[in-house]
Order: sequence, then structure tokens, then C-alpha cells
Amino acid sequence: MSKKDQKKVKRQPVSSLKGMNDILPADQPWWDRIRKAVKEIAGFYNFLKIETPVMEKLELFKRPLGDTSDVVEKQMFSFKTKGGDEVVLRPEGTASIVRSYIEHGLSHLGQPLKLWYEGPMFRYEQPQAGRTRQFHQAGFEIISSDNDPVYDVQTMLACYRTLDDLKIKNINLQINSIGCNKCRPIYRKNLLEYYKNKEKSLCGDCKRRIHTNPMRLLDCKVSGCVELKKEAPQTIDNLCSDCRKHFKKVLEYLEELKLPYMLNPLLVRGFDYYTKTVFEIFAEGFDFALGAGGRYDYLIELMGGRQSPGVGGAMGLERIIEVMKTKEISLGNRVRPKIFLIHIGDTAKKRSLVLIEELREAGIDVMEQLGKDSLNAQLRTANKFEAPLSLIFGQKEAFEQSIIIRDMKTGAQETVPLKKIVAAIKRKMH
RNA sequence: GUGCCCAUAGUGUAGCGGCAACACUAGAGUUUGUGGAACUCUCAUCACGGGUUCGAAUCCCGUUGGGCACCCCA
Repeated sequence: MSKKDQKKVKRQPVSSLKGMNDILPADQPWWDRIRKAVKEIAGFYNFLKIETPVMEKLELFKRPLGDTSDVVEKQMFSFKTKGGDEVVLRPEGTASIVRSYIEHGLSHLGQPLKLWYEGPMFRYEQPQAGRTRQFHQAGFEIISSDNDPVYDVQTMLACYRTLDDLKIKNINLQINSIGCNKCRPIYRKNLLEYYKNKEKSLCGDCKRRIHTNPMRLLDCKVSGCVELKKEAPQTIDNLCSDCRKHFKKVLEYLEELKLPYMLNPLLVRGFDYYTKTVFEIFAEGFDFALGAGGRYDYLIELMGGRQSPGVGGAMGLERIIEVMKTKEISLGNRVRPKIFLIHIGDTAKKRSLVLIEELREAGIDVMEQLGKDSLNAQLRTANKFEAPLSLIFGQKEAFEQSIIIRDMKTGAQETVPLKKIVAAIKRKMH
């Protein structure tokens, strides 16, 4: 192929997959900041870190999340491997953790078992504000057979404190209780009873949902349905005595901690595994939840483990960053300046390679531009990165076993013997 | 999955059927041993493919990607 022809064949540049974004260097400080916050909060409240694979068997999510849930119905990133296994990129974190808990008998680590995680999740949906196909969540899980409502609060607290630590103000914590296996069927019946002769006035989606997943009717935003749900029976009025007691305790503990919360009787969650307490956390002025979670009393059993309740919550990291950016929350951590090593000539360049290693061992942060031979260019770079000191190492210095230290602010220069360079730098830096 | 809008240099924009422009960034240079200022130069055939036209960045169609909303969700 001639050169001319090659130029003609222009290819579509390869782009990233829809809804899957690069996290570029410019954004890394935000990610560092968030991960640091999560890690510190998790550490303080004694959560242990766990990492699970991003890929799991399809069946892991199918039952726990619910066959009729949207995530399972249409948002699974699933495919067949060469070996014929049906696999998915995980759409959320809890199921994997419970799988790992059962598989490795993690109950032996003690009760309550507190775990935290952070990593990418995948859902096949249309990207839009606060939503991508690959996104990141950090979450907390507490698994303990004693079913204490204090764990519900501790999970919420961990999420809350993380946002707090990131200086996100006006956090709005919404909570509700959706009951257990005893009271939920009764509630469901009441709900269906209420909607029985109102089905005609419902929107299309709700007409379908009433048969598949009636509790989602409470989530609908179509005006007609909104009207109807005002009079609809509420989950909290239909709780059994156990659930009511549990929820009462949760609220008591929240009040003790002075965590502001809002009771939202219409709050239901998308996954089937939730029982009793559910919650969502919002930041003022944003439609999407920054975090959400709830209790899952039967999940572990359902997945083949020994009966043990748990509670968890997860936060969307991209969403948190979005909020931090629009609220102009500053990161506050400036990179500390490094000194800059400038070389002139081949001999000095070669010696610089070693000199940098010597400085590293002495604990001195040094930057270089060994690929550029022009003194001007190197000084310009040193200036751009605001190096407080530059070391100028040229032909003459290499020969004399010395080096020039230049104060970049004043321009004052001093030639010192190479052997004393570390001491000289340390003196000048203080 | 559905609907609407969008796509010009690394970034932000102009050009609206007739020579692709500007700002910032980046790189090279203006005494091949001294930076910050100034100046000079360099970097896009306009996402990709096709069509209409003498002529397309510009009009049309498709694809890909982006944005927003619905759905749903962190």
C-alpha cells in the first residue's frame, strides 16, 4: 500500500464503550480524596476491607435481586464465556459479599462481621446525569445473627459520615421500613385491595407492576398515580410487632446520634432482598441518591448459607464527585513541590541517572527531564512545576564532582561538592 | 428499550454551500551553560461511512460516541 493510500484509509478511532469512562489524571485527586474518606471512616468504625471479582455467575444476582427487578430484567451486563458459563459483570456489591461470606465461612471472623468494599459496578442502561454503565460504589455491610437494629443505624452512620467528611452539606437521609416475610404479604394484600378498582386510572407501567411487583407502585411519578398513592396503605402502618419494634429502635438510635432523617413512607427499594429498614441519602439540589441501602434478613439463607440477617449501604462515587464539583468543594491537598535536576551534556546525563537514585535513597523528592537536552527547556519545566530548588549538573560540574544549587525564587546559586549535595539540599529546604 | 438535542486541534469556541479561524494548553525556537515576560514557528482535511452538489465542516441518510428526559437506579 502506498503512502498516499494509507492516508486515504481513515479509520474510525476506537472509542471507549458507551457509558464507560476513563478517569483521567485531572480527576484523580477527587478519587483519591473520596477513597481516603471511605477508608478512614471504615477504619474508624472497624469495618474490614473485602474485594470480590467484578465478574460473577448470573445466578448469583437473579434470585436475590428479584426476577422482576429492572436490574435483572434488562440491566444485566451478561454474556457467555468460551466455556459456556453464563456470567455477569456485577451490578451491585452485596450479593458478591454474601457469596464470599458463605463460601469462606466468614462468620468465623466474629460477630458482628463488618465489611467494606469499593470498586466498579456495571449496569446496562442509557447513560445520563449521575448514571454510567460502569460506575463505582463504596459500601458497608454488617452481618450478624443477633439482628440488632443498631447495625442498621451504624450502616447509615458510616455512609453519612463519609459524605460529612467530604464536606457535603445538607445531607438528606430518608428512611422507611418495608416489613418482613410475616407482615409484607399482608401489606401487599392490603395494597392490592386498595388498587383493585383503581387499576384503570393507573399509568401503563403501573398496570404491569401491579401484577409483578406491586410495591413499586409507590415509586411512580406519573401524576395520576401520585394522587392515588396518597391514600394508599403505607408499609409502616402494616408492620408486625417485631418489625415495628425494630424500626422504633432504629429511629431512637438515629435521634440519639442527632442524625437528621426524614421518614418517607413511599420509599421502597428496587431489590427483592431488602426487609425492614431501607434508606436513601440525597444531597440538596440533586435528584439522584448518593447512597442507599437496607436490611436483608433472608438473603444469606436464600443464597444457601446459614440463616443470618445483615444490613448494608452503598454510595455512588461518581455521584459524590459530581456533587463535590458543583458545590465547589475544594480538595485542599496540594502536591508538595519537588526539586528539579537539570543536566547538560552526555556525561552529566549519564551520571544523573545514578544521582537521582542516590537522592531517592536520601528521601529527597526530585524531578527530572532527562529526555530533553536544552537547558532552557529544563529550566522552563522546573519553573512550571514550581520547583523551589534546581540542581544544575553540567559538563564542568561532572568533571569537578560538584553541582550547582539554584534557588528558583531568588536566582541565587551555589556550587557544592557532589558528596555534600544531600546535606546542602536539606539545609536549603528549611 | 423509547423520545429530543449534539459532534470542528488536548480544551473552549468561530465558520452555516466557495482557501478551516481564534484563545488557552502543549512542543520547537529567538547566544547549543540559566527559567518566569515578549516574539516566531509547529500541531485539526471538521467523529466515521455513504449520498446530494461543479464544489460539503456546512444539506440529507446511516453508524459510533456524547448530553438530557422517560424507565430504573448508586
